[in-house]
Amino acid sequence: MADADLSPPDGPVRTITDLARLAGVSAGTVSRALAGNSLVNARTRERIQQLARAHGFQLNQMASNLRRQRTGVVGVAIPLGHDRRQQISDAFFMTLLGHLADELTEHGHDLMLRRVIPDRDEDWLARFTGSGMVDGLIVIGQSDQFARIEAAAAHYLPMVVWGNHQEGQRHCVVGTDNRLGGRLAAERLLAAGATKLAFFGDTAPIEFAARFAGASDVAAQAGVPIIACPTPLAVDRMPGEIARHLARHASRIDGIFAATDTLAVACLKQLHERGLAVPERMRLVGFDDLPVAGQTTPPLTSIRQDIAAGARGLVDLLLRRLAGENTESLVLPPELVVRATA
Amino acid sequence: MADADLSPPDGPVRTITDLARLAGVSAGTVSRALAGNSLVNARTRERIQQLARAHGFQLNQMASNLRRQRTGVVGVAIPLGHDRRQQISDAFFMTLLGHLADELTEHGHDLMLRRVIPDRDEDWLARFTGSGMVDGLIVIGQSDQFARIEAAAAHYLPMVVWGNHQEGQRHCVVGTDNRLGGRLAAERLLAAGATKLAFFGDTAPIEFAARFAGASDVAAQAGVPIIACPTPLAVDRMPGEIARHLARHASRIDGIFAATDTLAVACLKQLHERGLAVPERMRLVGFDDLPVAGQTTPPLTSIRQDIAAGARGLVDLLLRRLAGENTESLVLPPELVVRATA
DNA sequence: GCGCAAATTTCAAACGTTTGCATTTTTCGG
DNA sequence: CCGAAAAATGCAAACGTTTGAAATTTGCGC
Repeated sequence: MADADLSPPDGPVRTITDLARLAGVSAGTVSRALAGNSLVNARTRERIQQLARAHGFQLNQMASNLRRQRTGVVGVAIPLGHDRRQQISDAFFMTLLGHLADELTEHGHDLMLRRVIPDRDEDWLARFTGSGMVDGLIVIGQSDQFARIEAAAAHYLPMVVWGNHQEGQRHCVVGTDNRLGGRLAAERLLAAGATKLAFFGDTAPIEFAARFAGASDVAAQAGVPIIACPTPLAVDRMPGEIARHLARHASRIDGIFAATDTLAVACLKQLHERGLAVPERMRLVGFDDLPVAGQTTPPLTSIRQDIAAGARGLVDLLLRRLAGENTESLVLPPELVVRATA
Repeated sequence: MADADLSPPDGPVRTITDLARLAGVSAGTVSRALAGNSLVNARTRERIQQLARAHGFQLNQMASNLRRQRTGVVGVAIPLGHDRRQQISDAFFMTLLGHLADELTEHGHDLMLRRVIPDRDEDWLARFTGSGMVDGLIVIGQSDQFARIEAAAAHYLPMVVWGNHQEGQRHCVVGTDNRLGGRLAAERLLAAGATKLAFFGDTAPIEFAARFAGASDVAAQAGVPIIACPTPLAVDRMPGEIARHLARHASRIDGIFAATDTLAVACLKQLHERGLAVPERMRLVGFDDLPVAGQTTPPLTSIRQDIAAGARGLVDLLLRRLAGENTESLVLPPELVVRATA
């Protein structure tokens, strides 16, 4: 029986049964051997693993998954609200996605990415969670789906969402304290000498709304005005909209809080074109502290979100939920990074 | 039998068998009904679908996949060479990934993302293709895995790779004509008045090597010198390295071809800090034409890759390969986008 | 050698679908 | 109404693995 591997070279060994025949044992033993189960004799185990390597055997994951009722795959859903085209190419989301991939891989999970357009697809959440294809779900951004997510959270435990934390919400969320971030931004603008503020960004997503609210808190407290300038994040419409805002309001403001670094960079460009000196004539603070923030001229002052920590948090909480724990939300502290624009 | 749905509310209906019991038919019929198979009577079909909706029934994909021997999932592998941390956060790759997600979703496929570190994981390709988890594979970037990919292509057909096309290669690739792109860049630099060129970028990845080669062609033909300045793409080391290159070579060059817009943006910043006027004293051309290119000051002249077209090509070719066709590679034309830096 | 426990291995039943084939029901021309 | 063809449904065998329980082998003290 030691020379089983000297048998004539037969067809490709695809299934565990093929391998069993080759090794002269039963399928069950092979399965256990490959899993490193100590129930099977160390020598047989080694011999089988050897054989598997030699024949380039790959376990069929589908079958394994079906039987074990788990897949080792975590779903990552990116709901796209109205601003369809924007979000997925947004540097922030992409960086988060990259870190998520790292973090999940590290823990032996695969990542199944799905972009969903909630308007077109009523039950995108149920479809994903109920498919049996994923063990758990990470949702990147609440978009305008807060209610739906909240509803799903009642039945489906292994789900963690990146976004903003609301008082008393049911679903587990990881995200930056956007309101605090907004305060930090406004405080910095004031400290840099601004006396009349503007907020650039769409206030529909609750993250952005919270940032604006934080800035408004500070402005109210200091008795300075702050005006909201709704600006789309879609890359093609952004510059025009900013130009329009500046044309209307530039004379009435001397400090801008941009909801996003991407927005801030676009602002910087428009300000430059209008000949408004930054930071002398106009202070500017962004949000996210993307790599690009350090590379603009002048370098951008921004509110840093620790994306890597966010990804770690998402994965950590999800794994704990997969283990049955009912985790609390995680709110990360934002951090002011002072460069040259404010 | 019409009032089957008036039966007492029992446990959740998870399996097709539950649904069958509820509908008073066999599992087979339910399966066919849900698939819209015309073998089953239109009325029963409708009734079953109704029932499924009412109970929020979700087909178990794992079981379905196992039985049908296909998953509807396309794997996307991102091999990370030496420059680990860089690539996945690189705006170009991320944008491509976003478009891929779009395009695959459009065709009813899901996307399974996997970052692989070839050094640590010898047979990352076999593991992915042999797992039975994916119907086909898209590899983003050849990195330093050309040989391994080439080997896999011999056995595994449904695979398409983003990258550079080599004469006589076996695996199907989609990518920009990097050499031509390099030529366009160099030609533009010369047209803008440059007389001594430099190439900034790592020439190890074959895409970049081809860009450099294209530029060198033009330089040689025009009789102007071009020097290669190896620059890492890792965001933390990039600025320092650029500064070092400029300190050494700035006096000897008046035109820079950056392998990437990300690199070009960093160059722009360093040039500004050294007080070298762009484009008067130093012409600069980037590559990719990322959104950021239009937002720098001055706006960046760049070589445009049509990322969306690339994604469409990758998916289209993969689908055709899944259908059994043996497709040729697709080489996309780059396009010069003239802005203000050259 | 015997008996008993421990160590291995085999057996067979799942996991939830899909699908070829057999079987039942319906339809319809005569 | 009969019989045959057509339409609809049921049956049961896969898909390839895992795993509890049963069966077999091995080890060991006496």
